[in-house]
Amino acid sequence: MAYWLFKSEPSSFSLEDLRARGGPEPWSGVRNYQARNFMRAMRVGDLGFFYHSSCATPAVVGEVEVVRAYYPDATALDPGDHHYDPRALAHPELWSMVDVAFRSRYPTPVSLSRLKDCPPLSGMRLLARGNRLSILPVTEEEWRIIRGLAGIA
DNA sequence: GCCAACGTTGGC
DNA sequence: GCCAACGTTGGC
Repeated sequence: MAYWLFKSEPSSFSLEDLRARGGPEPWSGVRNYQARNFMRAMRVGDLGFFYHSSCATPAVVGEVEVVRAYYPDATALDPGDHHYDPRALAHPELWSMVDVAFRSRYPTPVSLSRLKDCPPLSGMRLLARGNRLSILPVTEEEWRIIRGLAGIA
């Protein structure tokens, strides 16, 4: 069992949006090799934080669960899709996605500033200088600490 | 809107 | 293989 962080701008896709879908959703559109490789390392049953970025209060807002291992990202083959990548026509396996399901929404989200103020989290990849990856690994200790900050037992 | 940081591209 | 230019991300 491993832990991850899924980053999304709530103005385009929020945790509420995921919950409203009522079922698992593909995490599509990732076009970064490092983030893609993290998705390829995910196993069914892995858990993830849902993080809202580029918004008034960037924060970990809840949790999701990986319910399907990686498979080709079909949006790369759709010329009408914002994340269309013609290179995928010759290499359909180029980009991957996993399916995630809503798990919980924290009554009190854990804001980025709170994460920064927590010394034991100083090594978090999310807090690393210039971090831009939309998918990040989270250690078990980080998982436990952040859930504690969220007030989850 | 600003700007620093980063990944990718493409000329050479 | 180098590196400048470019587009994107994301906090502020």
